[in-house]
Amino acid sequence: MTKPLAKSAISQKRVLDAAARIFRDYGYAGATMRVIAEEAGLKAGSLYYHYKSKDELISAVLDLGMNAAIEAMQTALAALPAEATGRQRLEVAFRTHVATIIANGDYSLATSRVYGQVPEAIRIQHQKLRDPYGLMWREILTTAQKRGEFRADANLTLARLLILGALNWTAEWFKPGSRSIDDVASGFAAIVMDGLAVPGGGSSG
Amino acid sequence: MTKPLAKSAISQKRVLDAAARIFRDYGYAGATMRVIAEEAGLKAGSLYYHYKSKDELISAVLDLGMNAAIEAMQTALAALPAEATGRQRLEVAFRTHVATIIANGDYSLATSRVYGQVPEAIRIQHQKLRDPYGLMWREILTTAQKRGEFRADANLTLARLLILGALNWTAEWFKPGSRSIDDVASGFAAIVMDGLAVPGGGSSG
DNA sequence: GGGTTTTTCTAACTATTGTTCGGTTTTGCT
DNA sequence: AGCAAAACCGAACAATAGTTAGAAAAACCC
Repeated sequence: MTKPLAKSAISQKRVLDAAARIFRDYGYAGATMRVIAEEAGLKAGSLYYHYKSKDELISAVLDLGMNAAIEAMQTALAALPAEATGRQRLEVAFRTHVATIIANGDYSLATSRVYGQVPEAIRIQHQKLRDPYGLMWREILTTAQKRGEFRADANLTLARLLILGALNWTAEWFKPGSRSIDDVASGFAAIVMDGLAVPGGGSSG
Repeated sequence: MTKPLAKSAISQKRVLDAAARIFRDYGYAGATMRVIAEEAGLKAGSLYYHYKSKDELISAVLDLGMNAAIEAMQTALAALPAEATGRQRLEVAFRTHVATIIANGDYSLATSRVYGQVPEAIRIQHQKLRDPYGLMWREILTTAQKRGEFRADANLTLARLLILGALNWTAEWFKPGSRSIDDVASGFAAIVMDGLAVPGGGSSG
């Protein structure tokens, strides 16, 4: 009764990693316990020693991906100096989000692809984790606007939806090796901050 | 042997619409023929009178959604005057894309959610439809840059990926009634063209 | 080594899956 | 009306789904 977790935790992570890959490739219903087990090097029945149902398994995958993203973002933002500009904070947020998505690619893709198909009870539960993440972004944007770094008339809600959509989509196309994470993050930041148009070119709206 | 299609086409569309909704909500494997049939007001066996397999059904859903998007975009761009600016063309493209996604919401969401989980043969086939759509966007951006309307150093590949990611994501959050399609499109266009930052504020990159 | 706990396997159970097919109803036409 | 085609149903098929339970193996501790 001391701590029999250390050994089990390894297997549990191996199962979770396998599940993330299979859920990502086959969706919630298409990912069968037998295929997940094979990917993890076990037989189907053995999965139930670690997770007591398929639903509990997908919940664990969803939560781990989201928690990793939240944690990375909080750490990165906390490491910034207090006098960091809104642009700097936004750039760090971009970089952190993309880096997290790439590092946990299996979980990120599994989450974004499977989220809409999971049983409602699981989705509602998981949504509680997602909300604070959205709030972090909202805070970054509104603070920068209050400081006068962003246009006063900029629609920050739309901006946030644009940013999160674009960033989450990176998981679908980013291939390590061709472009670096920093290139993507700073490229995105440049567009969102300064736009594509040449300054002072045409009229707006 | 004249034209027995007219009547059948109605039922076929009814089946297709139902399939789009069910695929969107349950994913490729999770959408069962029986549930799709019920949504369409039939029994499972009757589906096979209209589509000879589940794979053919999902293929039809994917293709219809994509074709509608391509067609709408071509029509909208062709309707523009030849002297339209790059900004105007981009704004029209934004508006058209969002409008199409909202109008065909079931198909759009089904497509974007299910695309990654569909059998490989179907995905490869469908990809042929997707490529020309990406080319249309590429052309809009490069033309505007050649004309000197966009920054010469702007990374248009990243811009295109950002735009498509953000636009496709709208299908997930857009709720008719609260915000208008035009508001979203022009809001997105404003950010992508001019950025969030106040002009001449800080230094870039 | 023996004894215990942790981990995995095997074999099964029921429910449900995509699909088929012969029969039945509906429709369109004259 | 009557006939033929079109559209649908009902019941079944083999395959596979999630899950369970008990036996077997592996790992651990003394």
